[in-house]
Amino acid sequence: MSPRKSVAETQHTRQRIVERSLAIASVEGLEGLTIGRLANELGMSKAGVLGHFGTKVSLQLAVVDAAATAFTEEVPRRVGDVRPGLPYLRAVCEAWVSYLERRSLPGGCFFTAAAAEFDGRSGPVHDAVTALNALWQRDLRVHVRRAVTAGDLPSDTDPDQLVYELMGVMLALNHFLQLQHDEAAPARARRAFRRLLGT
Amino acid sequence: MSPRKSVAETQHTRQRIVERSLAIASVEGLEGLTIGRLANELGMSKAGVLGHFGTKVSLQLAVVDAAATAFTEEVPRRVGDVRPGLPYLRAVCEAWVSYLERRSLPGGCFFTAAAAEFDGRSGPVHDAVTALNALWQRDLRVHVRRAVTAGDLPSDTDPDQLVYELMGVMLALNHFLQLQHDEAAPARARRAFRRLLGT
DNA sequence: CCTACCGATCGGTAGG
DNA sequence: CCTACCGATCGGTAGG
Repeated sequence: MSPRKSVAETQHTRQRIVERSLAIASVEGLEGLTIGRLANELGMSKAGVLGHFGTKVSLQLAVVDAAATAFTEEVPRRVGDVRPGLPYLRAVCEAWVSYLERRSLPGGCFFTAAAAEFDGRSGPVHDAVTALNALWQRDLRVHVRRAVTAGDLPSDTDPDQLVYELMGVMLALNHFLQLQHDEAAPARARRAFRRLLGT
Repeated sequence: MSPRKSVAETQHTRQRIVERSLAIASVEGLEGLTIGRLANELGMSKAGVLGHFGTKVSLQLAVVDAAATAFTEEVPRRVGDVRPGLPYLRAVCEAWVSYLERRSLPGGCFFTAAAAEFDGRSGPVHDAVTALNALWQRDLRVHVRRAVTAGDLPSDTDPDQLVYELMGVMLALNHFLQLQHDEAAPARARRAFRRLLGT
């Protein structure tokens, strides 16, 4: 029998599970993630892993949550103190390119992969992924609007159209980097962003 | 014991299996496809299904092949007899938008989904998906070059850059349509293509 | 956090 | 194309 663990130790174990899950899921997908593999790689029993979450869906939701936190730390938070509107847009797009260049996760952008995996399914995981995707696009749209108001983007700019095109450049970067290992892709993404957001 | 089937009947059954597999895989992914589910939905035994392919990987490859054939029929073949270069590019981009608008597959573009699913894996399925993706981009690039040569696109056009941006618009259309059911997305895609390829 | 176990399902095979 | 079956693994539970 294992000795009783402190709350801190329990939370640390939980964090280890989630981190490993995130790395596995970025390659195999959230459905390809299995309790047995997780237990094996962490040197634990399946029951020990599952005890922290109850069900696989709860584990998946914890992984989505951790991915959102990591993404926030690695992209928007790295933008630094730049003004809202166009300066923010340019900085956050550059932060996105840099995030994928750094290869923080072996499978590239977790949310791009999760969006493709769950877009045809239903349930809490789909809903969580969709909600976070919406948040990200809302953030972009807010700053596009401010840029237009400030006169930094043409007054006839359609914010939804620009968000659509920015998203396209981002999705393409993940695609070219992950599927084709195209090392020229980051430069192409930067050039495309420059064309959309001015020099 | 079932009566002996003719070659034609055997091929018909095989085709039924592949078609159903394609519909399932476009939603659940090629890994989420299972022999048991397939057998159940087709009213066959698992052995009856698997007998046509031998292994699950062979079935997956047959599905990729069928998806490629269907894609060719539904996109490049619908372009009609338009001149190579810029006219072809405009027509094939419009055919792509129309293809996704028609919702031929419940999960959207099969290759976009398969690319995201297999970009971190290795093996014959990954290789097949990657090769078809490369073919598609090569086709686009060939016509971009011709358009430049013909003087229909600026002489300083970087073909790989334009292919990258065209791919971004395509990936974004699938993303907005599948994940967000955004019915305005096709119009945004058309507008983005127009901006990239002239009015 | 463990051992021991559950029914269901996985891909695949033998034999006809 | 079927029945019958294989070992492995799935998510999850009981009980401690």
